Amino acid sequence: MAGDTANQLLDAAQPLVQRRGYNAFSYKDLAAEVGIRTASIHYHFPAKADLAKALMARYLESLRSALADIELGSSSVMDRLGAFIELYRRTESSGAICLCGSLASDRETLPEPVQGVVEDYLELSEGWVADQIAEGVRTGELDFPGDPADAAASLLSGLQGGLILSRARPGCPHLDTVSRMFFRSLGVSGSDPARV
Amino acid sequence: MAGDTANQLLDAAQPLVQRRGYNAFSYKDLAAEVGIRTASIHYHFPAKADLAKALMARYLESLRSALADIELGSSSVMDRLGAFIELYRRTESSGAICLCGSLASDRETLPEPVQGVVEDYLELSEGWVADQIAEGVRTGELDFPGDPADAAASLLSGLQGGLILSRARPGCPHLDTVSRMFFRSLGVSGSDPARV
DNA sequence: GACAGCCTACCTTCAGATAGGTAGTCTCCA
DNA sequence: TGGAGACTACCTATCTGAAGGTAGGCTGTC
Repeated sequence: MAGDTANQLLDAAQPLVQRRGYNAFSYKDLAAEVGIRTASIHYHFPAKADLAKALMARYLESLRSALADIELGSSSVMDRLGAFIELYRRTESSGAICLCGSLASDRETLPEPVQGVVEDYLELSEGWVADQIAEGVRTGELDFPGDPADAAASLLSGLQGGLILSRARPGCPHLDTVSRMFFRSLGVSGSDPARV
Repeated sequence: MAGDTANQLLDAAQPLVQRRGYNAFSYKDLAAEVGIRTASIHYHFPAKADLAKALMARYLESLRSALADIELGSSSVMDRLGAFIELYRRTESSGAICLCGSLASDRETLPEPVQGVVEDYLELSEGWVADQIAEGVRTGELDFPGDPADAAASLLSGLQGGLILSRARPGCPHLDTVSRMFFRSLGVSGSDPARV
């Protein structure tokens, strides 16, 4: 059953990083949660940096498959963008922030390869959103005269920051607002499709 | 000269927190930078949490005075909003993220009083921006049919997230884009006043 | 019997923190 | 006006605990 314990460790580590940060969780925490000794973790992840890298790689893969699912399941650009934002909303309601945001905060203490995967994640996200917007404009579904990449970068910033603000000020969900303002800027005023 | 060393310690600590995070800097780092022993730091800040609290309190005060300066120095709402965004741009160009963003990431490892000051900071920021927008709408300087608080929350999210994304992807300054999209949503298309 | 997967035992380093001491400065009253 | 006592701002020495990590041994399965 190779990889099972490793995955359990990643499952345990991810929320810890997303809630406390990379430097504030320890092998001891993981060991307690998974039910093995700290030394045994080193069998699966020789160094903590290896774990961070695997964690981020898995996170990137899960984004890829989530985007593929969205593309299969949604017919309109609006639906797809709404579904994308919904991914962040799920993170928000769990009281966490994005793994990327967390790791970006601790950037200078992270090994370079991990930073690279963080960049890949953000690049993929922004690119995908920009592509969606461009398609929406092309088909006439959206009315946005500017550069789709701008709107995408702005949305990603808002989502990442919104997660942080929501956590810092419990009871003030920012993603709702970010989402509403985003759709408005795309010429889709009124209700937010992801909320329906 | 009471408070001098204490201020030096805060001066040394702030960039460390903004670049590495709260849990990734130590009294040893501070001691080396200021030129005293780690034990002496405890004279000024008995516990690390006390230092964090003082740091955040000072940060909040500097925001207050920055806002006061902006109100004195700018006559139009557009100028004031531009100057506000410029505060974040300075942080961006120094390669750091907002102290609030950093501390919000490490939220669960911080003592409660520190979290309170973070909330105060964000509340002040959002409230001030919302007030500016409301005034701009009232005087006709801005054309924004929605709730000023929404636009303010969205801007703050974008600025906080933009700082994180700019750091995670060096060479992709996100605040420019966030700023441009923000002003566009206020009915002020075209150039960004803060950039001129 | 080879190997995966876990264990115990141990190491080094560093974290924040405390105790107690000292040099210099300030204050105040005989 | 000068000295006693208090105070400030640092020091050295030391503690406890936890961090990540290593070495080598046990056990069950193919």
